[in-house]
Amino acid sequence: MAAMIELLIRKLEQFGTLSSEERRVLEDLPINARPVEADQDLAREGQASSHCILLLSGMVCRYRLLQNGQRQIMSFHFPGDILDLTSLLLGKMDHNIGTLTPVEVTPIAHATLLDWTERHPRLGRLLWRDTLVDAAMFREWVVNVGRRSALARTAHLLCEIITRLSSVGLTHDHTCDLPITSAEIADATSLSMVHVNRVLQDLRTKNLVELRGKTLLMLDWAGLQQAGGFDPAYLQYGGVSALA
Amino acid sequence: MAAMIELLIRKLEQFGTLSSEERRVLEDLPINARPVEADQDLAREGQASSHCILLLSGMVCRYRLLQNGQRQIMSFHFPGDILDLTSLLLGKMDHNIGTLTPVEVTPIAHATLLDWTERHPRLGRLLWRDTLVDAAMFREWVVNVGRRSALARTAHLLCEIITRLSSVGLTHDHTCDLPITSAEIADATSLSMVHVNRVLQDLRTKNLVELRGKTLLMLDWAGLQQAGGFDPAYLQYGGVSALA
DNA sequence: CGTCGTCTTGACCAAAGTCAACGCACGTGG
DNA sequence: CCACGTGCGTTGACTTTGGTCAAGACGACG
Repeated sequence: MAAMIELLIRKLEQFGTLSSEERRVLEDLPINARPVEADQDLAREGQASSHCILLLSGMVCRYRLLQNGQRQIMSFHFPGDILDLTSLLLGKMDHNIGTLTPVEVTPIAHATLLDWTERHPRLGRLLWRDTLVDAAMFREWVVNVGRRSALARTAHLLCEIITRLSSVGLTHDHTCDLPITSAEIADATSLSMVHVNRVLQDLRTKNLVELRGKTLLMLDWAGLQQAGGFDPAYLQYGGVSALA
Repeated sequence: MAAMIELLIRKLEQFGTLSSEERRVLEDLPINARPVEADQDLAREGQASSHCILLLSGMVCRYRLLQNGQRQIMSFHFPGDILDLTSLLLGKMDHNIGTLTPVEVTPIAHATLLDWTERHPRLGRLLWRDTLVDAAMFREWVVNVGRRSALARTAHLLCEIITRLSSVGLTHDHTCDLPITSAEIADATSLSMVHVNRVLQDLRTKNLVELRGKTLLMLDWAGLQQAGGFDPAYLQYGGVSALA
């Protein structure tokens, strides 16, 4: 369990190191790991809530459903991410949070978080900063979905996922578990599933990446970045990359 | 000048009223109104900065330029908006901020803002909240650009603009100044200028809105909202609308 | 009165969507 | 152990939406 809080700490510390006091506050967070199956909603549009959700394991996405049944995924989330920090200060959820795989989560009471921000302003600022990085990702997605070709768009998405997974140690030499379907990639890239399929084949023939079954095989990182016009600056990792 | 700070105060107070102490802090903010012409950059991608920019008058947008010269506008901003609050906690800008009209701006030093958050945690939270609303707008734009038809997309954008302008008192009975070109609407909706033109004509023939020259004429608010699938909840105005 | 920027139009084109059928792999139950 | 069903990936034919190109109109402003 302590190892799971480490992920959050590591993420917050990408900005600046925590004092031992601040660190202790985080380490003292009570963890009530709760397992949830795949394809369940952890939060729904229109709901208000009294706690945030820390993702301990598994994969999750934010999405909205339109009137005509279309779905738009707005972000993916990995272990160590606090999923709905926006609920702390905004009234109702404007989107859903759904599990892509079986996950473990633990709630963090809003009261706890507000208390942190009050008593440890620097910690509060790191949380704020975390939401700003999220916002930067949304901006990048606007560009991605709005202005890039199907191929570039898909490549860019995969670059983002790989970079973020590698930052939490979830890649192993040019390979990572990526248990998502092409329908989900379609909903994230605003393409049709059929077209995603063709694009994926294209990326494969070009020897850039291969997504087979539930694992992603990176063949040519530089090439993939170029195909997607990917510049990781918006993720704010300060240039530190665990990738080759 | 004091009137201009009022806009910011009014915006922050949409969440909860400020104490007289907090109010005073804001009112004491020194204003150095600086005029800037249209089509200038107030901030550039890659830059770091030591202050944020408060928009006093005029219109501004955030945008990114892609390798192939395409532009994507990611948001519009109106008087009372703090333009680059993200620069307070994130290193380098990941996008540009450009003026659409002649504007007046005043800088607010990062030091001042950080001091506020330290000494008036509630005020800090309101600023944080403001950035969360921005993030909600970016999410909405992902949906808009990703999943809506050209017509719905344009209608939705106009709905957002109208709602936000009206919230700062910049609409006058079904009319508002909207000094933007169709090229700018194209860059915001990820359409081509030619197609925006056709869509605008369509909206006009359907008697929903008319954008002639630099003023926007609302003919059928309910119809426009429906055409755009617009639900203002994400703007967090708590249902308070100045619209008929 | 002319010029520049913006809007408008029409003809044509391309990217991606839709529909429908088929295959393949895995898991379940007889 | 095989038969079947279900969910996902794959393919091809055809359609649609919106993009591109190029020319011309319109309107504000010097």
